[in-house]
Amino acid sequence: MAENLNVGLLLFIPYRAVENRVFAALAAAGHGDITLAQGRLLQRVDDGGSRLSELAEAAQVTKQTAGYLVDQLERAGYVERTPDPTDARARLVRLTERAQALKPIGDAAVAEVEAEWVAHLGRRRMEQLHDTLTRLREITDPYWKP
Amino acid sequence: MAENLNVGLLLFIPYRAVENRVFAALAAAGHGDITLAQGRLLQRVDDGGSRLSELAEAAQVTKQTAGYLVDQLERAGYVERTPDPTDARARLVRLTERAQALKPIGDAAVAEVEAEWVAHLGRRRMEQLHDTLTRLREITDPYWKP
DNA sequence: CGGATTTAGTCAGCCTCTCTGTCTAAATTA
DNA sequence: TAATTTAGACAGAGAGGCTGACTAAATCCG
Repeated sequence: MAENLNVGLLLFIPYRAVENRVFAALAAAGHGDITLAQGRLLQRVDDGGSRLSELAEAAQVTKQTAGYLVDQLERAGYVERTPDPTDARARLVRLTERAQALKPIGDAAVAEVEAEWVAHLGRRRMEQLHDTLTRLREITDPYWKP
Repeated sequence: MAENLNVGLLLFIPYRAVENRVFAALAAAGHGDITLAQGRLLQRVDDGGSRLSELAEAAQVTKQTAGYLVDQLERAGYVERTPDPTDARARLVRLTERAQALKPIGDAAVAEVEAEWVAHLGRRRMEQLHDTLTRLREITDPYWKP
């Protein structure tokens, strides 16, 4: 099945490339302790705090898995759990400053990759890609809310 | 980190959507025994047969992991290992008929998803997306050979 | 040619991720 | 207020992935 890969694989390949670069950058900046699964969850934490169930849904894992990952992130000092003032059953997962510090590093790595892609594709095509993927999110992101 | 997701995540979301649909279709057709990791490897098996190391590189896993997955696929009757006539150390992993039967099912599921995407994006944008991703592969696929 | 190095693959052990199932406490519904 | 739903935690199991160490065949080089 060498040529004419299906869209799924075509999407996966560059995704994986971005991910690898981001993790390499984080590791180089002394954050080699973050794992892939943790990173995926971390990306989805809202600035105002997120509930565990929300994170689980967004990352498409079970609540148990999300809980397991948040435990690790909490122990590593990337998030903290605070009581949810509107619901005593729930707790809000919030990013710590340590996690906030990650964002510029990750963003820089993504920007670097994007620059390479622009060089290969041209700016116009790159913008189209970004735009198309954003639109696609409307029908493929289970967490989507407009 | 609600809006303006990075390209990595933007690629990941639709990729995941395709994958879910394909696996649902395979399961519905009585191939619920294939796992995600097995599927990723299976996709990369060349019609002429592939070496374990090639598969490992293509799927970006270690040879050990690839071996583990091929063992399972072999036991489930999806691939077979035949000696490589050109190198007595190596063995060629080949798809069995059972695996060949998977392709049309997967393809149909992908086609269905693509149709939905075309309905949402328009044909022109969809073609651009496919084309752009294919070009991107040249600089993001470690397995790329022109 | 023959020894040294590289390459293909396997075996063993370990850790992470993810799941299912079960349980509690709080909130919501009837 | 009683019944149901929802948020999350706890326990156990299995798959996927890794590193390290090993064998055998192929290739390189003096």
